[in-house]
Amino acid sequence: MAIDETDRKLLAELQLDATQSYAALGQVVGMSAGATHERVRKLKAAGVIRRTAVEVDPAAVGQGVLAFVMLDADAWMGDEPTLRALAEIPAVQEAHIIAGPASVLVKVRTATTEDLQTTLRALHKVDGVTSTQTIVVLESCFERPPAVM
Amino acid sequence: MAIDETDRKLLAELQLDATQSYAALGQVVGMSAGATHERVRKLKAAGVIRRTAVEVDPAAVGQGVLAFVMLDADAWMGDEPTLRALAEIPAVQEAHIIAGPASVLVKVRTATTEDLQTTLRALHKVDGVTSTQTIVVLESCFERPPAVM
DNA sequence: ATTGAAATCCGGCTCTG
DNA sequence: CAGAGCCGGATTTCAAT
Repeated sequence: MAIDETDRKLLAELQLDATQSYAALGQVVGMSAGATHERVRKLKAAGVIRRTAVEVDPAAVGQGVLAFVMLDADAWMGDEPTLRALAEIPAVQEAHIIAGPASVLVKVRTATTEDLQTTLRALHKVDGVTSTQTIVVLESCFERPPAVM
Repeated sequence: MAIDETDRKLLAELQLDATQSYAALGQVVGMSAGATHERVRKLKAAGVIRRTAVEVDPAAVGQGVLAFVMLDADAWMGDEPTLRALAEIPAVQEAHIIAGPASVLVKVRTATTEDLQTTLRALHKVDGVTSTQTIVVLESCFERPPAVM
């Protein structure tokens, strides 16, 4: 889909606050509410907007500990069963196949460091994983939406 | 704030789809639309729900390249000026102070690997940064909302 | 339950290819 | 001439109290 400057502005606004009315959104880009609605509808239909969701404070829901774990493997980990095994660990929020020394990088959130340990044990049990290297986050300085270019 | 089982269900639903009506949400937790509305209002007021935003496909807006960069520093990087310098680099989406060999871990999204290189150059120029170690993501297997516990 | 606002739908207009 | 995009109003649904 072709994204123009108006779409970018809409996306930037909607990443900050998706609750505002189409009339207010229209103000920002200088269009009517109806036309704005149509733009956003198309962005959703095209998959540019994947979904609209609330952003929850992790600490408030028992996820105060954040860590990144690099997984080394003795085989290719990009296959379905392996990824499903990772997805079945609830603490695992993201999984990325990476270039470089390790094979997979996962982002993990838990309530306590003890739960983190439990998660690491679970990661070790995943087929193909030979070792893990954990980076514990002391403080998240900021997490923000992608700058729409 | 105290979060009960009903709140958790609401949060889980709203993380998947924040566009549904309070009537539909109420169905899930077995409550009236009005009562559901009140619950969600309190969750927002308490900061458990930080905001509601659209989730944009990074590749669709010229952010197809994802990398994690670990920054080594010769001084403490947790100060305001340093963090502001990081925040001013648009490609930097997240910054975390970490335990372990490096000081800071940043998540970076760019359109091309060439832009990634530009970003790395910018990171090197940040005060206190002595070296960087980059992990390029070949494929993101999944990125999902935190499992509300 | 009631009020007010906002999303959604529709017909007509304009500009462009 | 055909198509797409935008506007403005009418309708209905939903949020808010």
